Amino acid sequence: MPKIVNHDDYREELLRKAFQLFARKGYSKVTIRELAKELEVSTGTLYHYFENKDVLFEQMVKLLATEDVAQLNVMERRSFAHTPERVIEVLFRFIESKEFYFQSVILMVCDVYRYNEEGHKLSVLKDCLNIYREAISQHLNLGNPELEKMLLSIVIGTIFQRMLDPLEVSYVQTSDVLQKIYPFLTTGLLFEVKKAGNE
Amino acid sequence: MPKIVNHDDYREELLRKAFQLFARKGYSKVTIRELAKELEVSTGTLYHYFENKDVLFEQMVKLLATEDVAQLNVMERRSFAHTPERVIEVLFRFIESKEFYFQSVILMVCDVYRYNEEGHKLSVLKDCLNIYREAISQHLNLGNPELEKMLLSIVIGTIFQRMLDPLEVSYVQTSDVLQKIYPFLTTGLLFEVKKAGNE
Amino acid sequence: MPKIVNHDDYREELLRKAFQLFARKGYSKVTIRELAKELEVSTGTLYHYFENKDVLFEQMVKLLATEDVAQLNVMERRSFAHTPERVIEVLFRFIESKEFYFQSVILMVCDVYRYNEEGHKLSVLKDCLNIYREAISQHLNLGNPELEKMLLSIVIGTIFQRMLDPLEVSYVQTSDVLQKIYPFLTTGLLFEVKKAGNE
Amino acid sequence: MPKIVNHDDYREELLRKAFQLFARKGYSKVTIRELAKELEVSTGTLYHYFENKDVLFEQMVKLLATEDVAQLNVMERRSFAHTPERVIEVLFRFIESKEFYFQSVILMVCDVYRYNEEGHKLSVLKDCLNIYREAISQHLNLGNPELEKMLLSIVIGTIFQRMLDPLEVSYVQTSDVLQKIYPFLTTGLLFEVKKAGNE
DNA sequence: CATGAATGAGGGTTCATTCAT
DNA sequence: TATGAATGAACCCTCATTCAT
Repeated sequence: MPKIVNHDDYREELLRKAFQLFARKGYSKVTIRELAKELEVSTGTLYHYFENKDVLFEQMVKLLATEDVAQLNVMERRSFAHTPERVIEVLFRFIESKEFYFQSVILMVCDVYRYNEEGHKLSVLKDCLNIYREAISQHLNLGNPELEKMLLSIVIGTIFQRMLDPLEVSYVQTSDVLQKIYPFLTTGLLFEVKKAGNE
Repeated sequence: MPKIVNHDDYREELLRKAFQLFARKGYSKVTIRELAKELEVSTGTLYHYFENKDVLFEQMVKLLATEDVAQLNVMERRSFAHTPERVIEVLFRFIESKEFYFQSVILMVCDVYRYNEEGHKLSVLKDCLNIYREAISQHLNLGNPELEKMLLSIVIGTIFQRMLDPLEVSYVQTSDVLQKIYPFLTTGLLFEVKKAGNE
Repeated sequence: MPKIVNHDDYREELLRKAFQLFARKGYSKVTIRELAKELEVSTGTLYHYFENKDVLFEQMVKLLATEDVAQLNVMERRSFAHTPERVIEVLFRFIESKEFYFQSVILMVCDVYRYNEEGHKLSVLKDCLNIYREAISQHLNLGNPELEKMLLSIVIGTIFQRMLDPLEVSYVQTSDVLQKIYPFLTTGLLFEVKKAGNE
Repeated sequence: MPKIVNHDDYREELLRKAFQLFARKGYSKVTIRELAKELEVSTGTLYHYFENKDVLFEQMVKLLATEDVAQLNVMERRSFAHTPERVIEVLFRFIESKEFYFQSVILMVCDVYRYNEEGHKLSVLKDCLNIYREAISQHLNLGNPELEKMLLSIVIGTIFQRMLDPLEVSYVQTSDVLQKIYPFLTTGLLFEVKKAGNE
C-alpha cells in the first residue's frame, strides 16, 4: 500500500532512502532484508521495483550524482562570495559542513568501481566526477582547467586523509594555505604552466 | 610437507601474493578459498599463518605501505634528484609507473575503512597514511607540514580522479604545475602561510 | 511456497521431528544440513525458525519435557491408578514403554550440559528437571520433597543403569521393591526423617 | 624426549592426564591440538601412541574405570564404618568429596555411549558399571542385589540431579533419608520383596 | 621417536533471490 | 501489487589427521 501512486516517483523515494544505509555501511555490508526494513517495505516489493541489488545500487548512485549539483548551486547562491579567496573559503566550509556525506560519496564511488565487473559501467562515475568538476569550475572561475582539477584533487585528498586521520588534517588550514597561494596561481605563473603543458 | 623457510618470511611472501587478488577484487569479494587457491596453499594453511581474513588483510596493507616507501627511496637515489623540482618529477613518475597499484591501494583503504566494524582498526590506516606522509616529508623538504599534507592530497586526488576518468587528468601535467608553483611555496609565501596559521 | 499453518505450530512440529535425530546421534553429531534433510526443509528455513543450533536444541528439550508430563497424566487417568502403589506401577510402566525415549532424554541433557559454554544456559535444564519433579510430586503424593527427589533419582538411575546393562536391571523389579517399601515411607518413618532433617 | 622410557607406562601417563581435559569439556569439545598442548607433546606424538581420537578416548575410559576400584577400596579401609548406616554415610560423603569427578564420569559415560557407533563397544561401560556395583555390594552387604542396584540408582540419580540443580538436592539429606529407611529394608520387607520378584 | 606445518572435508551460518499466497 | 517464508549455494572457519623433516 504505497502512499505514492506514481511508480517512478516511488522508486526514486526508495532510492533516496536507500542512500542512508549504503553510505553508512557500504554496498556489500547492506543486506536486502536490512534494506527492506529500513525502507519499510518487504523484500518482495524491493524486487518488484528493482531487478536486483546491483541495479538498485547503480540507480541510486546515478540519482544522487544528479541531485548533488542542485545542492552545490544552493551553496553558491547563499554565500555572497565574489573574490576567489572568499569562494575557496566558502567551498571548504561547505564541504566541512557535509563532511560525512562527502566521505560517503568517496566510499560509495569505490563501491561502484568494484561492484561493476571490469569497468563495465564506469560512465556513471565519470559523469559523477564531471558534475563536481563543473561545479568547481563555475564557482572558482580560475580560468585554467589544470588548476581546477588540482583543486578538486586537493578537496578529494583532504576528505580522504581526514577519513583516516581526522585530527591531523583540517579543512580550515587547507583553505587558508590555498587562499595565500591563490594570487600566484593566476598571474605569470599560470602563463608558464601553459607553456610547460605544450612542451 | 613443512617448508624450511622462516615462518615470518613465508608469511610476508603470502601477503605479497595476496595483494594481487585483493587489488583486483576488493576485500569482500575475495573468498578465503579463492585466496588459498591463488596462493597455492590450503585454507587450513592460511589460518595457520593468519588468525582470520581481517588480520591477513590488515597485515598486507601495512606491509605494502612500508615497501612502497622503500621503493620510492631507491628510485629517488637512482635518479639523482637533488633539486625539489626534480624530486617532484620523480615522485609523480614513480606513482605513474605504479598507477594500478596505487589505485588498488586507495580502493583497499576504503575496504579496510568499511570492513572493520565501527572504526575499530582505523589505527592501521592511520599508520599507513603516516608512512606515506613521512616519505613525502623527507623527500620534498618543504619544511611545512600543511603543505606536505596538501601535496599528499594532490597525489591522492589525482590518482582518484584518474581512476574515474583517466583521459582527463595526467600525472605529467599535475607534476608540471606543481614544479612551477614550487618556488613560491618555499619563499615569502611560506612565511605568509605560517603567519596565517597563527592568526 | 509459504505454509499457511501457524508459525509457532510449525516450529513445534519441526522440534518434535528434530528429536528423532538428536536422540539417535546426540547434539554435536547432528549437523544442520542433516537436520534440515530429516525435517524436509532447507537449512535457510531452519534458520528462519530458530536463531541457531543451540536455541533449536534448547527449545526442543523444553517442549519434550512438557509433553512428557502431559502424556503421563493421560496414562495415569486411563489406568485408574488411585492407590499409591498402583501409581508407582503405572509410572514405571510408562517409563518402560518409552525407555528408548527417556534414555535419549538423559543423553541429551548431558549434551545440553556440555554444549552451552560454562553453565550459561543451565536454567533450561533446571526447568526441565522441575517439570519432572512436579509430575512425580503430584502423582505420588508422598508429601515429602526429599522422598520425591529420591524417587526421581531412582527413576533416573534405573534408566541410566539399564542403558549400560539392560539385562541386569528391570523396571518391574524396581517397581515391585518400591511398592513394598512404600507403606513405610508414609507412616512413622516419615516423621523420623523430618526430625533427622532438623537435627 | 619422554622422561619415561617404557612405552606403555608413558601411554598410561598420557591417558591419565587426558582425563582432566575430557572430563571438563567432553569428548567432542576437546581438540587434538588442545589435548596435545595439555599433555605437553605434539599432535604427531599423540598419533604415535594412539591410532586416533576415538581410540585414545576409549583407552582412557577403560583405564580409569579400572583405577576407580582402587580408590573406592581406599575409602573403605580408611573409614571404620561397621554398621550399615555408617557405611551409607561414608559412601555419600565420599561421593560428595569427589562430586566433580563423578559428574564427569557420568558425562563421559554418555560420551562413550554416543561415540562408539551403534552400541558397538559397550562392554567397557558394562564393566565400568559392574565395578561400581561390586563396590557397593561389598561395602554395604545388603544381601539383596535388587536393593543394591536401587541404591546405585539413588547415587547416580542424585549426582545427576545435582548436576542440573545443585541447590535443590543434597547428599547429606539423601543419606539421612536412606539411613532412616534402612532398618525396614533388611527385615521382613526384604522377604516380601523376594517373593514378589518370583511371582 | 618427535615435531608441527599442511591438508581439505565439513562445520554453522548468511543472504540474494523466488514465488505461492 | 505486496508479502515474507522458503531456498540452497557459498561464506568463514575448525580440526582430525598426515608426513616431510
